[in-house]
Amino acid sequence: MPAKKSSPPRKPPKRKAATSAARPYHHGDLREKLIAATEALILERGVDGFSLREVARRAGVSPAAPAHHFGDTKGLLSDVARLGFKDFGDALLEADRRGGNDPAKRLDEQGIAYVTFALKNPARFALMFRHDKYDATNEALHVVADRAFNALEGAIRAVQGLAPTDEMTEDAYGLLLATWSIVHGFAHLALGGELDDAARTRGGKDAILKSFLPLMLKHLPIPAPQK
Amino acid sequence: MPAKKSSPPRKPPKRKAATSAARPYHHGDLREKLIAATEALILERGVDGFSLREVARRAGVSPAAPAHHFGDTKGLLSDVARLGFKDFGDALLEADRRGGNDPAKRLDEQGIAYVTFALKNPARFALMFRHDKYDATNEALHVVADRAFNALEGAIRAVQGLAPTDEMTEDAYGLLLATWSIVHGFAHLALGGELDDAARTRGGKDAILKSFLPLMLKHLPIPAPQK
DNA sequence: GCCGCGATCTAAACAGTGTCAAGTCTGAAT
DNA sequence: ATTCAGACTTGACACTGTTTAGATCGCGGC
Repeated sequence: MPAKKSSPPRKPPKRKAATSAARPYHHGDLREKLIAATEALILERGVDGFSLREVARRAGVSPAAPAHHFGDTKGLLSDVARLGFKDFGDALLEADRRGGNDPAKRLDEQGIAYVTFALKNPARFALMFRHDKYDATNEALHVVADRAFNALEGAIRAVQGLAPTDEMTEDAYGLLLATWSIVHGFAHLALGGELDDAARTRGGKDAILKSFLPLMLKHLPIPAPQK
Repeated sequence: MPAKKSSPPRKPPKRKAATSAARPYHHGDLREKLIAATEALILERGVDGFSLREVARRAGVSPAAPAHHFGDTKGLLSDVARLGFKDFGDALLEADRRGGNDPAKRLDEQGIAYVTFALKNPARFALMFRHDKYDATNEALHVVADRAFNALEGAIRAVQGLAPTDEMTEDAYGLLLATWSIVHGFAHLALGGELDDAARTRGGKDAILKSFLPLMLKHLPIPAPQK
């Protein structure tokens, strides 16, 4: 038998996971800690710079510890992506609410919110659209992802004067695709650094959000609501 | 250290056709073979499924052999990306030519070509916009990438009635961003499988290119050329 | 002729990765 | 008090990219 820590555990009561000198075997909030470490890591090094072992290291546990909570790497990243989609959906719905009764404004606000979220949460956003990095069949993830998507579709329906039960017309679907594509593409170009040169010569550091984005959204025509 | 002279007297035809049973030490076209193997591999397994060792294996050489031709992994992928940008630029310029003297048609054709290239060359396209995967300071790569970008800018200038030397107006730049964003975003959504569900219910397998794309491009207004 | 010599490739090693099997520890219910 | 299931560690395996040292080839200069 390996000599148990012969030094008497001088911990009086270990009620809380208050870490004594030696780290406790169970520390109770490993799951949350791993998620937080993952978000910090992908922010630092990008989605591809992620490493399960590094995350375990930062959480102060062995490389195999995360497996018990998340199965494997994809399991962990799936959960992080799920949280991302949750916040993303919140942001879109909040923007939609800001639009009030004006369908065009609802759409515009959502477009701004879409890109803003991407630029403020670059690592999360990048992960969310990297399907190879997480489990595509994750049910809980699909729910929140659909919720975010439906926020956009709702605004498009309003713009086109369609009830939630009406079938999407071809024109409405085209507008939905155009809107989604333009904000998604802009976010990707910005995150990819594709607009950095232009931003440097045309206005300051936050020219992308303050100048380019509205300049661009002007070119996406929102037809007047037709009943 | 691997500083490679760009003009090695290469000798494609190996003098001895029938090599002995053992593979020859020099086989003369390793560079091309590695590039071909890389393109095949990322097509099979995606950009992240790429492995330098696997490529070397397929080319029948040791894991360290590619280093001599490309330095490291990023060097190899840079060259593959460069070839991708070359073909991409060709496709855009060819589309531009098809547009003839009609500026709006030039832009439309380029939009179609942009997305078509992405869907027909998914692995290359994905790599091309994954800056972390290759050397960003590669000069030859920048040249062909700029060439592709300038094709788009040229059409925008024509649409707006600007000479090649005129400075871009804010409006023109907004339109450029909108056009780039919409085709880029659409390509990403399609490649990410984000449109697959919709394609399944709305038309057949190639609904994305045949139906969705034109449906969407209709919503990007091309103002009449202004003098 | 042949001889060096640079270019090309191999072999072996190193540090890093994700995952698995087995074992150890812990807290709480029985 | 003993059991017991969950939480975690340890050690191993098969990978990865890159580096080092060495082997081999073929061309240009004597």
